[in-house]
Amino acid sequence: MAKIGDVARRAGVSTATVSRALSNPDSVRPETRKLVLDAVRELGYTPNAAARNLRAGRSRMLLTVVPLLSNSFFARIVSGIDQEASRRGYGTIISEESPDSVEKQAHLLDLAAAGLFDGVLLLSALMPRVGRRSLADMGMPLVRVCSRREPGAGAVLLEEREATLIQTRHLLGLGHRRFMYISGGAGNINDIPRYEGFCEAIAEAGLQPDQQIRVEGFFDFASGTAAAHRFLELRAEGRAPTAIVAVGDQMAIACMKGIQEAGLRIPEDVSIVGFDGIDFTNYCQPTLTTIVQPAEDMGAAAAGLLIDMLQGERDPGEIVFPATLRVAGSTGPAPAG
Amino acid sequence: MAKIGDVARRAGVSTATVSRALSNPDSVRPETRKLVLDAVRELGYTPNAAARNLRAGRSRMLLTVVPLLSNSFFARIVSGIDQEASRRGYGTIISEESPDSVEKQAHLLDLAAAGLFDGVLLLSALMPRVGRRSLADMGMPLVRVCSRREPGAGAVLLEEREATLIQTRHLLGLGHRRFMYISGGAGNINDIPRYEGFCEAIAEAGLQPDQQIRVEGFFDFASGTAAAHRFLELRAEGRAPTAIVAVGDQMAIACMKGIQEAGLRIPEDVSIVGFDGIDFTNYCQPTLTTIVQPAEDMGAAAAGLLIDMLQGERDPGEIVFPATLRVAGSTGPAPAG
DNA sequence: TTGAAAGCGTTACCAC
DNA sequence: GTGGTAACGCTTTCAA
Repeated sequence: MAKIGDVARRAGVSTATVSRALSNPDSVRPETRKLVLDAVRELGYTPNAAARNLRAGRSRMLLTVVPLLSNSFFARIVSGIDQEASRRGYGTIISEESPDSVEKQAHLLDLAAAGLFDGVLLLSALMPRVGRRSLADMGMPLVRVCSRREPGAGAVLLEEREATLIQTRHLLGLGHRRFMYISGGAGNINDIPRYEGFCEAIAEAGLQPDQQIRVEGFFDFASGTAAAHRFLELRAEGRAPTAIVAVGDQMAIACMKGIQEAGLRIPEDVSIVGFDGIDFTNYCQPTLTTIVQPAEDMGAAAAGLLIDMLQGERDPGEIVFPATLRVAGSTGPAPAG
Repeated sequence: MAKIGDVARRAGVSTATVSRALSNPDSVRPETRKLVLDAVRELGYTPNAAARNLRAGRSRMLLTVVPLLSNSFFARIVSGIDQEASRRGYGTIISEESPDSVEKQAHLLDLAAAGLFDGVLLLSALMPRVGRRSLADMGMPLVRVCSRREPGAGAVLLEEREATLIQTRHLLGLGHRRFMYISGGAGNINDIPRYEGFCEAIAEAGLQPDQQIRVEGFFDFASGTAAAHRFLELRAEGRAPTAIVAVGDQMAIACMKGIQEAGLRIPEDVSIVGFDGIDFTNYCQPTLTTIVQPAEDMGAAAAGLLIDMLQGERDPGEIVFPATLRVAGSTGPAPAG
């Protein structure tokens, strides 16, 4: 592997000049520059990252912590991050969250302390932590995606409250008056504004938010199945809702399936809206009306914000994306009666 | 940030001793070790990665190149890789493939030349390359996952041929005699053994492989929709198959949907089998009979193999996983007539 | 068993 | 505009 000294020798200049010619081309004479660049090309020279990082005190690497990679919503965010980071000369280290594995979190903190990455993108509200040490405490520049903003950190958010407001208004507009809300978990940070939006829409229509049914979910298929069971119980008792608001597509899709298996039709008997806009919403039966989050864009924006922060060009700010409703086959007029 | 010198001073020993106490504990006296470890703890010391990498000439980082992260099959492999890598003290750098972006591939080669990672996991048959330079040429240790083995590289594979053999036999056993095969693209490296398996099963049953219909796909939803259209055309001509073998779940699911929208029932009118075993196969309507690939396990095995190779403990070998068929609702007896 | 010191490859400061 | 050189933080050889 060619080193800077080899290039210098070949170009007949000093290592200092090679370094300058590469990192700040305007600071050397055009002829010298050409000499250096030719030598670089001929030798296929690339500066050693470790040496450069050691000297510069930074790594041009970002860490992305993701709750669950197999959830395609998160995967799409990561995709956007990778794209933007790569475009701006940064690499992306990835780590799947593991709230239960102290070992893995410790490994992460070690990597941070070791200076392996310059900043962190957190795709959840959790904070990698071991004992009282956490990434934030270490002064690591941080951008959260799709969760709460915290002091000193950047954030990329969706208009969460607006989103459920739109979802619910859509159903109200179709004449629905009895609702089931499948949450993202009582403690979930995103669920707070989402539930607010839901309640606000309900109240607008002159209904009582606390008389609607709320079921706790965790964004996974199983939660949707469980919600379907609850729905069927309610139906047996003669007090089933006619519309379901789910704050995650996977929950919505599993719920649809559970309901259909009991012989009910969607949207004739029940309407349901999802949240996220994953690809499968277009390929389930019926297609799912859902809130579309521009996942790739949000990822790219987050990476861009973080890199700006690292380069001192931007203070940790907040970027908010609008929520849009994509109306599809799973919602229809409330059944008569 | 505490450095090794700070620890040495605090422990009253030399930096050399600190280094030894940490990397090779048995080489220092127990009392000394305790002294050092206490100092480390008190100062919250972590060795600087750049300095260590520079000295050691390696980075304890792996690069994973993935074709499409939003495909949950790939995402699950990455998840397995991350898990195993992290367990063994390695970090994972991720990069989404971009055959068309020379820039991104160049960036990747630069990172490699810069020594940012010690080895590469390739989740596709493509090889990052710019002109005549490629990762393989640079002598980068390599493990391919789910694609062809190449000289000098390791590989983690599924019994591809066996997989389609099982798929197709299952349908033959249900009485089907006319098939449509949705491929992964004529040039796709995995499609070759898969199509062989299909043909072999067909031939076993005394049928003509070349009289079955083959449709080219690219593992995405759109391919499945296109295949459905083709199916409906054939049906209009009165020569529709009764069973469909798709070598990807997304294609299978989109195809099911296209067929159902034309008013046909699955599996009563047509049976269909998928390939991969993504979560959605359990939540589509009907559930999809499919080949289950143990994606997380394959990812973990690949990372393990690569790390063994890096540590000189294993030659680049081949690990083959068995394919299993998960029978679900999308396959049934061939329609009479 | 421990310490001193060289060296990993780069960058940036200070002279010229 | 360019070259010499110290320094980044660590590991490892060589001596003691």
